[in-house]
Amino acid sequence: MTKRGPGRPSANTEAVSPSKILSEALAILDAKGLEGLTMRALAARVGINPMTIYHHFVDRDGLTRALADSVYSAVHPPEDGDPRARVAGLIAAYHSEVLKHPALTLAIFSRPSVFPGHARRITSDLNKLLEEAGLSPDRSQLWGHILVDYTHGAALAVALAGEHNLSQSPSPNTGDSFDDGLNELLKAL
Amino acid sequence: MTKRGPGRPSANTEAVSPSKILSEALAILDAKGLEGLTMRALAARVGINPMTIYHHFVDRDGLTRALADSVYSAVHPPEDGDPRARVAGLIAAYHSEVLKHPALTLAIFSRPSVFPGHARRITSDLNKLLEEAGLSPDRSQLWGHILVDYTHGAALAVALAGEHNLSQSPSPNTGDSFDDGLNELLKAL
DNA sequence: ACCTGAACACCGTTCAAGT
DNA sequence: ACCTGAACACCGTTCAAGT
Repeated sequence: MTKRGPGRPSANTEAVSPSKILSEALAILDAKGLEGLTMRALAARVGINPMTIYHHFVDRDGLTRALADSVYSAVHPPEDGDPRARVAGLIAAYHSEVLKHPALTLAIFSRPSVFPGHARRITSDLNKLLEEAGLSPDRSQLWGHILVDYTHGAALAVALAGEHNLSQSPSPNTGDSFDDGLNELLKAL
Repeated sequence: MTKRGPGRPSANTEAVSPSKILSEALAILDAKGLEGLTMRALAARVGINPMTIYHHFVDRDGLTRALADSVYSAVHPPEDGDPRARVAGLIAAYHSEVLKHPALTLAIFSRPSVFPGHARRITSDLNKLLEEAGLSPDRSQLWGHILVDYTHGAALAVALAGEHNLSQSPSPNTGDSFDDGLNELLKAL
């Protein structure tokens, strides 16, 4: 833990890496929830001045957006398999990331400027797959909405249940239960 | 606009009514979104001292909880009709309230301590109706989750789209589109 | 270019005091 | 009982300065 002074880091001291900031931010989110992630707390954990963060991310929303990027950029449909299985795979991948970081889900859902990007991409991937599976464009859009909204609703329930682990919560649609519902929907499709 | 002084209101001056506070809070939420609703802004609008609010509601979450109560307590299944139609009616009633106050939806979804109460009641109403419609307890729970999560996901999309009216948003599942999806789900059920 | 410290304009909330 | 004013402990963020 070498103490940092003001000014540009000298040659041997390395600059603070944005990815370090992101991983620590995610750690805070996972451990303390949405409330725990403040610019000041994050800076303290990384061992830098709060204002240094602004050199790497425009503001708090920018940080959250970068967090969302790093987590959800991995969510893609499986390369092969029949279209229906690829739909299932895409949704499952999305839901699995969501389950790993419930507080991030909440952060994204709370901030309009953070949310749309990924949902849009995933929705459009989904629509393409549904058309490949033989649905009409209209029905692809309809079922795209159904599947994405179902996933988001389930994610929300998990995020809220996890945030202040209320054991009296109404058995949120988590884990296996989510998959059962997804299967049921794919059958109806 | 008679100015208020300190101390207990005299006989002719009426005490600040909690319902007045609630309706103004809802007005702020509808007009300025979640960010706009601060204790201080609310007090200014009602024309009272910020601290007066704490005499009527424990804290910000308590206020939000009361807001949720006042809006969602009206959501009940229709008295008669066949069970399937009553399911549709309950979901439609829920979704319609959500559409009226997107920012309230967001407020509830962001605060774990506010959310569960109503979702729990509505979910349990829904399960009862589904059993009446002839589903097994297991399948009632499964479809209860599907329907509630779908509704919440759609609500979220609307709330986020409305918050900063991004016209480039990916055509959220709103209005008629929601009903189409709901019908599709009820057919599959 | 990269980092810091002080300062600004806010928050929610506690507490003591007024009638 | 009901209301207020000042104060506390926070926020995110801007800005000027240091290397």
